[in-house]
Amino acid sequence: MGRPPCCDKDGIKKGPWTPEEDIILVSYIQEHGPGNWRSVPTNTVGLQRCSKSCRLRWTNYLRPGIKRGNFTPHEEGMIIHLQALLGNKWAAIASYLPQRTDNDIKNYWNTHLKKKLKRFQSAFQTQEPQLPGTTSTSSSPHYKFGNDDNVATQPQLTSTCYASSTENISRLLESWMKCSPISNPKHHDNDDNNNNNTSYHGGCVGEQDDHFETLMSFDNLNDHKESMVTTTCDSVEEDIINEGGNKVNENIDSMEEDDENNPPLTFLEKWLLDESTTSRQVTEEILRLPSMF
DNA sequence: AACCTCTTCAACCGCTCTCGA
DNA sequence: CTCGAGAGCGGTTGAAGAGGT
Repeated sequence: MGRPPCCDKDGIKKGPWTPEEDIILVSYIQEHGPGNWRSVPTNTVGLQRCSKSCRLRWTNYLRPGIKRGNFTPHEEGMIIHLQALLGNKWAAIASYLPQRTDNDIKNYWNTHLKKKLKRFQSAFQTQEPQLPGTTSTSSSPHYKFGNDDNVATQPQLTSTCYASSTENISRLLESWMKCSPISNPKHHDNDDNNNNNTSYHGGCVGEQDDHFETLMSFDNLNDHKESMVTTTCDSVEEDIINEGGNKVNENIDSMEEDDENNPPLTFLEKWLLDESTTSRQVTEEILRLPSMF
């Protein structure tokens, strides 16, 4: 039924990765570096995966510096705002949250934020009378919503637990990161910063694995993380405007500006995190948003 | 306890983009 | 300029677990 799979060959394994496969892949990348994915299946023994699967596994799960689960309020705000600005350009959005993968952000958006925003929109539309000089369409935030009708449940933040062999993988990664400068996947172009700081954060495999977290932590990480996470929306918007709406994944330095200008997102974040906020506050704050929203 | 429904997210798929020959 | 291979992206799927009846 449907389209033939890209790797529909005998001997090509699909489905969830095992810890053993992870170790093989990490070992290979430790030796050769990420990239040239085509050669990964042929040059590894016991890894019966297609190149795409290997790349995906690495970029979304095994790559050092990935933070999983427990999105912070700032991260949520960033995602919401960037999604409103960029649409479903998950890779572009992920470039502003280097610790998060595009897949993770996409999933989080689809399972949590979209529902939250829909509740937000409902509250906004049902409780707030029209303000003078506005229309319902012009005053509403231009967030896009899916057709989800089941929005009653409160989202839960869960961290993904992982199979047993993460310590082995972490050791491999640890030694690799100690010996070689990282070359990260291309779509996180701003990781040039990371290369300088060697600032990666662990936690790739869930909260339970404190050992992994410890192994993968580096001193400068938190500074870098803070600078990314507290990036103001204004600076992001400037990027987008300056670059004519093209993918905006460069110039991280410019993102380290102050966040004291009371960006328009602040209130939305507040509302999303504290749904007891009154709809009037929501309305007033949304109306102050720049026209491009 | 058993069954059903819903939610989550890792992984897959096909399309598009990029780049070298 | 054209073509092909490889890489990247965004949409979608489905297994597994949680929660409800």
